[in-house]
Amino acid sequence: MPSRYPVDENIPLNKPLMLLAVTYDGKAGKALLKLYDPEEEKIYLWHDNTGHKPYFYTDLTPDEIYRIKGVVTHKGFYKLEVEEKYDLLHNRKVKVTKVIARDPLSVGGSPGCLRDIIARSGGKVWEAKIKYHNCYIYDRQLIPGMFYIVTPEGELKPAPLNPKILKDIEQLEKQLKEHADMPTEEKRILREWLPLFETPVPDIKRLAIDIEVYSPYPNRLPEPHRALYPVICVAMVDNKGFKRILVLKRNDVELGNREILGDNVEIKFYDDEYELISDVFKIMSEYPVILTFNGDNFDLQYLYHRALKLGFRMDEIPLIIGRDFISLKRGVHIDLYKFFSNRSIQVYAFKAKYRETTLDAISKALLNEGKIELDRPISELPIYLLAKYCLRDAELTLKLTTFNNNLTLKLMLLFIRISKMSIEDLTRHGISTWIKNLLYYEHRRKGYLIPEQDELLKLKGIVTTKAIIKGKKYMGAIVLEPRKGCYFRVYVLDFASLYPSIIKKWNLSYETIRCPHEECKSNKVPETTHWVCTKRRGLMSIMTGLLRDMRVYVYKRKAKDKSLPEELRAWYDVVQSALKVFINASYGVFGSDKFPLYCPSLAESITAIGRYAIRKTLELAQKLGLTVIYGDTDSLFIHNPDENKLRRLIEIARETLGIDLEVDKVYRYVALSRKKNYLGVLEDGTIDVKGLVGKKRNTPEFLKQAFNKTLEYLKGVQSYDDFKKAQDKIMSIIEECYMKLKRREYSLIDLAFKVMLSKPIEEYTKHTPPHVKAAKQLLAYGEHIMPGDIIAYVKVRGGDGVKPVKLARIDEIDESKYLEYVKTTFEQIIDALGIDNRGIWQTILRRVS
DNA sequence: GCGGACTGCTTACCT
DNA sequence: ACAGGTAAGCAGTCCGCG
Repeated sequence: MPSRYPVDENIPLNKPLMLLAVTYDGKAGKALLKLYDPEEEKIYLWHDNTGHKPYFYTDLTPDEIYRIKGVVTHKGFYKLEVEEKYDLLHNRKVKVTKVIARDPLSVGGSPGCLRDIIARSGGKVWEAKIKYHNCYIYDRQLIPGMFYIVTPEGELKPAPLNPKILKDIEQLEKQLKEHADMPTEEKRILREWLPLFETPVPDIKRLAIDIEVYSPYPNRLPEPHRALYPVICVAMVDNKGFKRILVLKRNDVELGNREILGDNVEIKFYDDEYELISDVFKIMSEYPVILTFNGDNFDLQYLYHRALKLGFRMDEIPLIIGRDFISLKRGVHIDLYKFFSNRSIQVYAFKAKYRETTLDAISKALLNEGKIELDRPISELPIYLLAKYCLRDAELTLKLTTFNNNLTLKLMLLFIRISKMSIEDLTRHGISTWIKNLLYYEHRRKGYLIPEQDELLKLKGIVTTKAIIKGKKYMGAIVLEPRKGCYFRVYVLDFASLYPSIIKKWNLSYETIRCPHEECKSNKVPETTHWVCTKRRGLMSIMTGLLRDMRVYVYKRKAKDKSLPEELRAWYDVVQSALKVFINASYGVFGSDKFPLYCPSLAESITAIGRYAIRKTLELAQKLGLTVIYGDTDSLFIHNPDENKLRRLIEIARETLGIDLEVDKVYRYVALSRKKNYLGVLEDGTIDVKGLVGKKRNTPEFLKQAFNKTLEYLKGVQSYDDFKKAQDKIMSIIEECYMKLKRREYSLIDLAFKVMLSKPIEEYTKHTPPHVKAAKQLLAYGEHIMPGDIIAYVKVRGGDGVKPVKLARIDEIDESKYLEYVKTTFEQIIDALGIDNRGIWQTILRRVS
């Protein structure tokens, strides 16, 4: 059968090849695997040869289905099979009919598809919305990111593990079993998972691409679907030292200076755009992995449509336009914009170091290097400057995957191994899709029917608590009212990954919460009417528990184990942070109505048990005579504790709750002001600032600097007496701020508030906050404004009261507004330090005037 | 018409 | 397309006062 993919007839046999992607080849009607050969640094394409076909399940019997008009005669109908599955929601075996189709669209997605016909005839339908290529991964139990071989008989098999890794795994199993007497099921999963974390990731050969397009309108981005204007520059950079820039010759701009490019760069000029793009395609085709920044929506999209416009035949274009993204016929395409926009990646993998998901912002935060700044539109740049600009973008794109010893690449590979997703899917979806996939894979392996959301919700949708925040679905965590003031020698106790521990300890999973057994109903979740199954281990409980245990007992330790070579330690640190991403989301997804296994009673139970755990511990602490001064969700701040009592508390909490309570840190002193706002200084002088205005990213720079200055003084405070001295210093800092404001000594940039626009301007219908007012002014001025942009504005007298920095003058500044701001910022600190508040402001005002 | 009390929206943060 | 809880600033509304 023909295929649009250049499928390989001669795959090297018995050679370990890493599975990177699985897709569906519609023309051939088969699953297609993309296998990477690290030796030759190329991808081999392999077609399924097992005859696997798309399908779904229904509760109708074959006889009933035969009687429905249009099923057997459907052009995509293949055959029926009766299968026994296990229904987790009702805890029983069920006989279902597997409706097998010839192609995925006949299962679902096309008008008049089999799924719709059967559902309309009153049949229940399961697993009909799973993408076929994922279905193939589950059924073959493939693990993307792992190595496979093709045998001389043409079979695809997991490559044997290297003996050294096998030995390490044995050792690890022993180590883990010491911490938990492990049931067989856990042992099995463990044996399967450990290789994922012990198999090294090759430095996959990859090419980053960036293109520039001519545009007659300086402020308008060329539309990729129309591709009206020529591609004027393409930069390509790989991780083996190759750098090339392809430039279209133009007479309307100057050439500029060749030297700015450096020597190790090849630059090639073209008279003809067709030739240029043809060469781009030629080079691209040689790479197993193509990297772009926003290539799905711009670069590759534009190249594709432009090529068609210039008369390329389809078979001359190495790209494949999918519904949601652009792929390659041979290689895989990773759009880093999508990956770095993933909230879990941003927050847990990169500790929220970048805020805007632009190439410039991410690179500056992670690589310490930004885009080249331009003083005029792309189309007017001198050729060599254009080339340099384009090259820098491609270089940054590549570096985002190579920095820190290929950190990003390694993370991606670990993620696809854990989630069992194709790398092209994984990098384009959020954590809920990853966890969904991981769970579906496990269901299929065990022969569990994957429940439909509506049935799950009918059985487990009950909530019994009321959220504190209006519009939320159930109650969350407790925050204890802090005792305002300053405390020396404060121990912070915290439950190590509280929610995942609860999921593990309480056997929580969508099928075990409110299970069908009468006998389990007495096993109540505190504060709710829910109960938990006592007869069956919960799937999510097993998986989350294992992921957590592996992270805590194995990989966090290995990451710090000085007896291991540094490179290995670094690898284990990547492993533990990859695990963290999954563990951290294991509770939240069940509270999200977009998650296919959305389970409110489960999510609610987790937070309820969390509240129960912290309350019990608080009571216990008080009984022991410990002074708790603050606590949030999973932590208790204890002032000047007796070490024995502390040890006792930890012991009893562990025994009665079964959750690890530990000393997270010890502060030399803590200054508490209000909930989620405090300042703590560790013994070594490190300062922790939480939630205070001086730390927020939207506060003007002048205030942040003044704030940081006070921190410097606070670092040195050792005793109550030191506070007196610090107090004077702080007052002088505030005074200085006031004076400088009055004398207009700050620049507009120093005074700017920088606030993110979270949605399109038109959607701010209920209120017009200051940053939106400023954004509207920019819009009127002709600027491009998009969601995600950060608007820098200052407060001015008259008009809207705000102006974008770009349009404001220093003499318009409304300094009284800024004085207010200085006051509230410092009030938080002053409050916490227990200094008399009113007195201070009076003194300062007197001195300033 | 004005200003204070209040509510609700918005952003950025904490766990 | 993970969750809920909190602070702070400000926009908008309501109501009483005069």
